[in-house]
Amino acid sequence: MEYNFRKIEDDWQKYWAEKQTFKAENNATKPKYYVLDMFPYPSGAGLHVGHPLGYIASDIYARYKRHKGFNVLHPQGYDSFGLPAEQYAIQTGQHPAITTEANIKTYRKQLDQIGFSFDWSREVRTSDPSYYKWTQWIFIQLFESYYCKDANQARSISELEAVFATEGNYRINAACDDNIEIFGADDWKNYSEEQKQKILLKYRLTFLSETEVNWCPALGTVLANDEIVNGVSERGGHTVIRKKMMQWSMRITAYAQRLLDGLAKIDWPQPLKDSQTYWIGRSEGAMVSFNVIASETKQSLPYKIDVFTTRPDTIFGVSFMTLAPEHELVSKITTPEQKEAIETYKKATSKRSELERMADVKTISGVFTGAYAQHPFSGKEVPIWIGDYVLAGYGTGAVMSVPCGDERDYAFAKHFNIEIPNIFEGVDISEEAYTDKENSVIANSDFLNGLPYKKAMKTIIYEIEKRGFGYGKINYRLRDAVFSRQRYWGEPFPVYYKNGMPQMIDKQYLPIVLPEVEKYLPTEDGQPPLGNATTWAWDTNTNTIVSNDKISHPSGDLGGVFSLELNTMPGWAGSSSYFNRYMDSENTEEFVSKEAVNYWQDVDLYIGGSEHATGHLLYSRFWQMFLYDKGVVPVEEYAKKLINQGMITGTSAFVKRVGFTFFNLAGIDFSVKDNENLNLLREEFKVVKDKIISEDLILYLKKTYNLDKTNNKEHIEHMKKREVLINYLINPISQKISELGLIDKILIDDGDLQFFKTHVSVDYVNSNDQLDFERLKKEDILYKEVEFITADSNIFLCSREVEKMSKSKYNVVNPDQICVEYGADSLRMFEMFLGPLEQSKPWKTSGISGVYSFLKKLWKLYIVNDVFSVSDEEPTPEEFKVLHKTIKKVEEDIANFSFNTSVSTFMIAVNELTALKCNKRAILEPLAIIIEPYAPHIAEELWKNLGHSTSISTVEFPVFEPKYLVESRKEYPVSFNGKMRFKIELSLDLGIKEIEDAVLAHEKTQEHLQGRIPKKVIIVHGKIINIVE
RNA sequence: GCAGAAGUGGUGGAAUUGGUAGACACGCUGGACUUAAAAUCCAGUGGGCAGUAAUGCUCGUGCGGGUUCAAGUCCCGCCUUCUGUACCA
Repeated sequence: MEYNFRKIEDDWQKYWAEKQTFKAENNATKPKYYVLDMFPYPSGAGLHVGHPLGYIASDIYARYKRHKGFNVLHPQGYDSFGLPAEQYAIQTGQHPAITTEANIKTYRKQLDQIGFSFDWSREVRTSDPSYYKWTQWIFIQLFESYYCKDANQARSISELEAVFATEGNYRINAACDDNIEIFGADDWKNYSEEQKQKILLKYRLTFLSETEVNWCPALGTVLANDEIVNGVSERGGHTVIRKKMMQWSMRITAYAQRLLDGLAKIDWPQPLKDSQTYWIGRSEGAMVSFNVIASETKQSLPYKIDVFTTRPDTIFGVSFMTLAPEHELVSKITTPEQKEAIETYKKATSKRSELERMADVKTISGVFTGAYAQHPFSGKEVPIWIGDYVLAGYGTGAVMSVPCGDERDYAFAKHFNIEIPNIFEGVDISEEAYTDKENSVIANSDFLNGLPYKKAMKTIIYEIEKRGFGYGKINYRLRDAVFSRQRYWGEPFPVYYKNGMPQMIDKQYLPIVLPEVEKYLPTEDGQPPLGNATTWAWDTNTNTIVSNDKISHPSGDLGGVFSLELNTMPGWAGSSSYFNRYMDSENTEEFVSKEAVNYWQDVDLYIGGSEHATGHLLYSRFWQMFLYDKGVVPVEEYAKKLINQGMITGTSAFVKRVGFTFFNLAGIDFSVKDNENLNLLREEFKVVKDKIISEDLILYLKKTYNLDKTNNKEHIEHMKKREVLINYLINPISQKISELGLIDKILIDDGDLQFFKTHVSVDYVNSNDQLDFERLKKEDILYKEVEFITADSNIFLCSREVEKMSKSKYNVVNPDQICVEYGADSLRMFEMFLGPLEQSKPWKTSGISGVYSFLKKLWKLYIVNDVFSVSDEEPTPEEFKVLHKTIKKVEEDIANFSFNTSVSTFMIAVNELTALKCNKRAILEPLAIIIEPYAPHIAEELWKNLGHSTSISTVEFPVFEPKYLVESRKEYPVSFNGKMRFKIELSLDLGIKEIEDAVLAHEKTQEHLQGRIPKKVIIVHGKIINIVE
C-alpha cells in the first residue's frame, strides 16, 4: 500500500467541499477564533510559491484552533479592483470584469489544490456590486459625519447643522479645513443652501477640495504617495508631476492621535508599528506669527507669516525666514526690485519634478524677497527668503530659520551669507549647527537665558501664548488621504452633482453600478474614463441611472437629472473593511449585522506582507475607528495580532556572453579611417551576441589568466586550453579585423574579459544549475541562433543569484508543478520548512524531497506487510515519550509561529518511531491529529483508515502529559573552563555535593586535572558541570 | 541621511530564560539492493593538525574589545547585506 498522494488529496478536497467541513457558524457555543489572510489581487500571472506562504501558516493556525475547540472563521476573497486588469483592458479591449473573473478561477483552482481550510461560503470580491455597495455605504457615512475634537469621535453632520442654526460655529472644535470663517446663527440662517453646503463640506470626514496631487500623465491618474517609488509610478515607472485638481479626500488626520495611541493596544510587529508611527509623524511645538514689515518705511504690512516650529525655544536665534516658493504671501510681499528674481526662481522650482528635487537635496537655492519680518520678541527685522527646501505641503509652508540649531538653515545661511547668531551656551557653531536639543542650554535669549531645553520650551510657549504671538501645537506629518482616482476599474462614487455641489445617493438605491464604456482610457478632454460612459446620469425622479442626454441643463437643475461623479475610488477603499464583511457576507440589508459583529468582534490573527504597513494597514485602522464611533463595530482596533510573512526570493539563473576590449597598438600609425573602424569594432563586439559560455568555462577563463606561471608544466597545459577557447571566440572577430584592414594595428585584451549576464527562465535549469539548452533553443526564439559553448562534458552551467521573485526576472516558480509531483502536503510542509515565517528566504526546490520522503515514512508507520494496520498493544514508555515530547514542542512552536521547527520535530518523531518499530494505535492516532494542521490530506486518510467515519479536522488535540517526559538520569556534559570535554551519566536524584564528588572521582576528570586542584566546580542541576582550573 | 531587520558548515536553517554550537533537511562521499536506473535502506560529512585506528588536540557563529565559571545569545565600538523612508521645520 503506497502513499498515493494524488488520490488522497483529490478525495479529501472533494470531501471538504461537499461536506462544507470548514463552514463557520455565526452562532455557536464554542469560543470564536478569527484567522485572516490579506486577500490577494487576482493577477493574470496566477499564484507563485511566495503567495501561499502566509496562507499555509494561517491555515495551520486555523486548523490547530479547530482541534483546540474553537469555532474558527477562516475566510478568503479577492481584492479584485485594480490597475493591471484595467491596463490589460486598455491594451486588448477586454472588459476588466471578464479578465478578473478568469483570473479568479485560476486562483481558486490553485488555492484549492493546496488544501486550505477556507470557508468559501463567505467569499467577497471587492469588484462585485453586492460587495462595493457597502464600500459606497461607508463612503456616505463618512460624508455624513464630522470629527468632534471635544468628544474625540466622529459625529453626525446633522448635529453640526443644529449647532450652526442655534449658535453658529464659535464653539465648534472640529477637525476641519484651516480656512473656516467664524459665523453666527443668524449668518447661518441667511446663507443660501449652496453656501451652507460649501461650509459643511469643510467639516465632513470625506470632502471635496482642490489638492495638489501626484499626477501621472502616462497612466492618466492620480497616485497616492505610497504608489510612487523614487519619484516614478510604482507600476510602470512613469513620471509623476504635481498638479492641482478637485479631489475627494478622507480626513484621516482627524484620527492621527488615535491611530498613534491604538498601536499600544495591538500585538503587531514592532517594525510595522514604527513605520506607522513615523508615517503619522507627531511633533510637538508651537505656531508663531511674524508680522511682515515694509522694507523702507519699517511700517507693519497687513500680512502675517505663521510658522510651525518644534524648537520655539530657539526663537531668539532666528536670523531669517524662509517661505516655500508656492507660499501664497510670496507675490504679495515681494519688493519690486526682487520681483524678477523671485518669479524666475518660482518658475524654475515648479518645473523641477519630484525626482529631480529629491536627487539633489544638497544643492542650496533660494531668493530674497526684499521684505522683512519683525521678530515678535526682539522686534528685530529679519529678511524673508524663499527656498525650495521648505515644502508647501507641510506645516504652514513657512519656517522661522534658526541657522545655529538646524542643519538646513545653517547651510542656507552659510550659502547666502546670512548672520548666524549663537544662542547656545558653551557650543561652537563655527563649523556646523548644534542639533542636540536634549543637551542644549539657551543663551543670548533674554528671559530664556540659562534654561535647558525642556524648561525653555515650557517658558517660551507660555510667553508666546501670553503675548498672543501664537500657541503651543501638535503637528502631524500624516496628510489627508486623496480618495479619487481617474480610473475605470474601481468603485464608482454614490455621488451626483447639483449646481456643482456633491449630493449623496440614498442608501436604498445602492449599489451604483459601474457603467459600461467603450474605451477605458481618459477622454480626449482629460476627463476620467467614466467620462466615456453614455449612461451615467442620476435621475432624482426615478432614482435610477439614466442616459447622459437627459441632463436638462448644464448645471443640471431643471429636469432633476444630474451628472454622476466621474472618478472612482482608490485601491484601498475595498480593502479597508472587508474583514468585517466576512462576518456576515451574505447580508443584503446591513453591512454587518449586530449579532454577527458582536459574536466575531475582531480578527484574532492577521497574516500578510509588510509592504502594506503604511497603506492598507493604516487606512483600515482609520475606517475601523470611524465605524466604531458610529456604533457599527464594537472594537476600535480590528486585528489583535498581526504577523508579517517574509518574502520568498527566487533564485534567478543567468547565462553569460563575453565581450572584448580593443586597443590600438602603441607606435602604430593610425588613420582617421582606422579610428572609425576601431569604433565600429568596439561597438559590434562589445558583446559577442551569438555565443553563450558555460559558467565553468567562465570561471576557468578568469582563473587561468592569473595562474601561477612558475609551475611551468601545468601553466602551459592550461594556456593551451585557454588559447583554444579564446581563439574560438575571437575567430569571427579576427575575420572582421582583417576585413577592416586593422591587422597588426590593434590589440585584443583577453585578460580583462567582460562578461554580460542575461536572465534565463528558471524552467530550463535544474537544481544543479544545468541548463537544458537544447530545449531552450527549440522553445525560445531569442536563443534559436545562439551557440552554447560548454566544456567537454556537454553540460552547460548557469550562474545563479537570489533576487525578488518576479516575472521580469524569469525566476517565478509556480506551486502547481510541485503539487503534481509531490502533492499539496509536501508543498505545505516544505514551505514551512524553508525557514522562519517572518524572514525573507530564497526558494530552492532541492530540499523538497526531504519532506516528501518524510511523508512516505510517516505513512509507512501505519502499514504492516503492505496492509494498513495498527496494533492495540500498550505503548512502551519510550514510545509515549516520543509522542509527548512532540506534542509539547509542536504546541510551543505553533504559539511562537515557528512552523519550520515543528516540521523538524515531526521528522524527528517519525524517525524515532520508525527506529522503535512502533505500530501502536495509542501513539499513531494522536500523531495523525497533531500533524493534521500541517499535512491535512494524509492525516484525514490515516484517520479514516484508523476506522473513523468523520473528518479529523475537529478532533480534540492530544493533551500533553509531562509525566511521560520525567527522566531519572541525565548525561551531564563536563566542561573544563567552559570547554566541553566528556559526558558523565548520573542520577537526577543526586544533590550538588554528590554530583561534584562523582565528577571529581571520575577517571577522565583526574586525567584532565593531572593532579591539579580545581579552583571551583560549577554545577547547574540537570544541565551542566563546569570545572574551573 | 534616518528607521528597522539580518549576518552561524558547501546550502536552507536549529540552538525558547547566557549552559554540550551546527538539531532537522538538502547536497556530497562510500556501501547494500538492481542487468541498469529510479526508489529504498545503511554509514560518514564544520575547518586544521596528529595518529594505522579508536581517539586526541586546536580553531570556529561578520570584525575588534568587554562582562562572566560559561557568550551565537548580554554590553561597547565598527563592517557588510537587505527592507522601508526621503529636505517634516
